Amino acid sequence: MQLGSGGKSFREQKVVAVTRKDQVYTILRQAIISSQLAPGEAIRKELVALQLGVSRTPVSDAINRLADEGLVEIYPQTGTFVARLRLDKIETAQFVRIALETAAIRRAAERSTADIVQRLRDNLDRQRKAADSRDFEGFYALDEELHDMICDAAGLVGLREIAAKERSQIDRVRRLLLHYETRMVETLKEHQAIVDAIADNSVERAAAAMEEHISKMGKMLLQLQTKRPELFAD
Amino acid sequence: MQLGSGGKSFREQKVVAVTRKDQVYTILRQAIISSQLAPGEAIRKELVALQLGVSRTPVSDAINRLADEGLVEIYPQTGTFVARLRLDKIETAQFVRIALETAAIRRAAERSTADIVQRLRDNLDRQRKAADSRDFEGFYALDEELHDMICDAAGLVGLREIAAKERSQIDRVRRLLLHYETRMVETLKEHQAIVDAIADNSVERAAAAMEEHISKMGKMLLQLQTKRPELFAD
DNA sequence: AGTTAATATGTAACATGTTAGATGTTATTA
DNA sequence: TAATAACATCTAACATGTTACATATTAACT
Repeated sequence: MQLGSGGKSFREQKVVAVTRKDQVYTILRQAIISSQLAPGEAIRKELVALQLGVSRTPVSDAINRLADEGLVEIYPQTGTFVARLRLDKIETAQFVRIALETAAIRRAAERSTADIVQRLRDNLDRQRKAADSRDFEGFYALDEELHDMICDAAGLVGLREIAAKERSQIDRVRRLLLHYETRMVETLKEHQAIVDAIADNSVERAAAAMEEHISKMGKMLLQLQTKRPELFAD
Repeated sequence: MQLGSGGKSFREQKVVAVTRKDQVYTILRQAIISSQLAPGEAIRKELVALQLGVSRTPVSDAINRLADEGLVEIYPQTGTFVARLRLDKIETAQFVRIALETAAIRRAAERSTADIVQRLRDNLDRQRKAADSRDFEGFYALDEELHDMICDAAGLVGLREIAAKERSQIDRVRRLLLHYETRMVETLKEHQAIVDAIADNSVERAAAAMEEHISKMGKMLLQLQTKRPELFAD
């Protein structure tokens, strides 16, 4: 597998493992979220195994995890396919995301420190630069980072991972939408409002800004469905 | 595997599959949640495979899923263990559960129909009977069913499954706590308040009742830690 | 005796062979 | 021609063999 030497020089503290299946999982997930693997496309395990230079086992393991996450669909004895977008599933994911992230930001706003606010603002600066240079990928990564930072700021162990997992479905859509121009500028403004509210320790304002921000996508989504119907199921 | 003939008489509509790994997953999960497999206990895959009459593959697959769910911990090349309870993880799970289920009950209270309310009350009647006869297992199952019904009443596809998954950690604790005396009676009262609020379409009251209900466990948890410290990590 | 190095052991991770079932195609029959 | 049955093909599911690594145990040495 062409991903670094694999030779661990010394015993790492607690890095629980970078197994092959983890690496395959990361690669496939990335490929799906970025639409490099398109919704509906078949995934041939054996081919993937061959391309990555591993056996079928870690590929199967990775795909099982992606199936739990709802990013692929496995039809027994038939095939594995990148999951198509489903409005009803996305609606649920939106709901979960709003519930989780508004709750998280309330806690974050309560307990925000100067240090945390500073790092949030740093992130926004970088977002501005990315937006100016129309760097979609960079902007997207910073967007994720911001949401992760807010989850962390809530001070709950493992919350970031849970939130990130529930975001999977939505991330695919978000990524696609970013390419439709003005969304990046709007998103930046919304992020600005969110960070300002946290800086002011305004719990309710922060929650409202977050809900507003997440909800915006629902409307854009319908546009996407008319423009790219082939990405959707049914 | 001693779980039914396995002969599918005809082509089921969409029952996506009851594969061996699904069955093993269900069995192990059940065993963990019921503390039949105690926190910290080692799980020997080969033994499990032998006992269930399957190969190591479906057992590994099932255990991988349980690891994602946080119910077991896999130490590579070393062993697999039932996860010990961790206060910080449980705190996060509580937070997620409150965020998710209060949001769900708000929707449920908005859109509740006479039919749904009727079924909620039926469930409460059965809970009362179970409590009277000190049927812990039965009560526990009805408790789960009630929460599932409320999720369903929110009318969002797949929400129940997400909520159930996030409850995993807490379910283990809840199950242990039920055996400590008066909790069953209290729980029943709290459930009553929740259902009443839904029946009245009182969104805020329902959410408050649910939050109250879920929060109660936090306090009981500390008692459990003093009584059964061996169940906890660190 | 205490410390370090060699070794034994057990397990998950990984590789690969085999089976069963879903689906598409072709042949057969009315 | 249309319906149906036999068959070919492909894939996930399952089984099992192999490897690498973490850990415990023992041995060697100061």
